Amino acid sequence: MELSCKTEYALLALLELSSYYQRLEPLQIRQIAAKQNIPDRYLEQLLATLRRGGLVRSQRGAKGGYLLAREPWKITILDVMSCLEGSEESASEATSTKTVESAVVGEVWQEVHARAKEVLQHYTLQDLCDKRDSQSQLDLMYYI
Amino acid sequence: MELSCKTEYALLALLELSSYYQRLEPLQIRQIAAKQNIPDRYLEQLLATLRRGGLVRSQRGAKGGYLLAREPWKITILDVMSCLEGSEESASEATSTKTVESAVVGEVWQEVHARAKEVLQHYTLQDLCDKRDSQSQLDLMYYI
DNA sequence: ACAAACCCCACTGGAGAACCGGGGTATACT
DNA sequence: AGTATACCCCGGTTCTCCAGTGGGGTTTGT
Repeated sequence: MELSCKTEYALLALLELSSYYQRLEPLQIRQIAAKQNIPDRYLEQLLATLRRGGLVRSQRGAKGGYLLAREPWKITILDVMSCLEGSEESASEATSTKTVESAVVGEVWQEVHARAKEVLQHYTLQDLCDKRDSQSQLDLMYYI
Repeated sequence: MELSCKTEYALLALLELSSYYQRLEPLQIRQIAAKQNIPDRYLEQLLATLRRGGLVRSQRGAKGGYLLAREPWKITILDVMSCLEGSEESASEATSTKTVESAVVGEVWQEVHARAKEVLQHYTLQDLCDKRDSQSQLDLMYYI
């Protein structure tokens, strides 16, 4: 449950798409990459993964780009993570080969993961947008 | 906050030491490694780190070995982790170079870390020993 | 003296993360 | 029709970190 570049880039991109959501017109990789300082060829891969995961829709050809597949408040950070950190190997296998001790240790980490998931499931893209907006408001006030 | 081999091995070793704690005589790397199937030369490094972190004491020479530095209920899993995953780079630096968006994302992960730490701080070595014991009791009953 | 144990440091091999590049395909606009 | 735009797919490269290995030293009990 660490924050990789992958996940961060993807979230930043999705935030851009969230802001664009009401316009109903696609946003290009180039635009997003430029605005958030992300290597564009890499972002391309990530958006492709998000598309396969059903989080965004793509439109090919000229004037194409990406759109959010559903409303920003219906996509949680956990959705994003589990889409990217794919091919999850759920534990609970081969309990016989493990010692009792490592099983006990494993239980603790399962609890850790559960707690982490709670947090990640709680926040939606909309929440992040709101946070960002109120934060930039604050920055502006301090500037004055 | 992932469970690395490093952390798992260390915890297994500390569990062994916890069980030996009341005898007041040191336990050797060899013994621990054999019992928990850990490469002994690797475990050596880990125990050295734990010693520098003040979690175990060592006794050199023949009949030497390792002892827990304090009672098993006074060592939390978090103590172990923060000792091993050393040289932490605390964030909060260069907030000026980061965009507002990535700052917001960062906050979420700080919350995740905080929750994880709560869990890891809650369990002590004693707790794990107790869990292990009641688990082996259960296994025994199922066997019958 | 000698053997048992810890101590320290350096090295290697493999895996995964972060990118980069090339060539293909769909779409809009003229 | 032709061209430019932008996504699509797949493979390679570089770099870092984890897990594990090895060699040589020092302390201590018998």
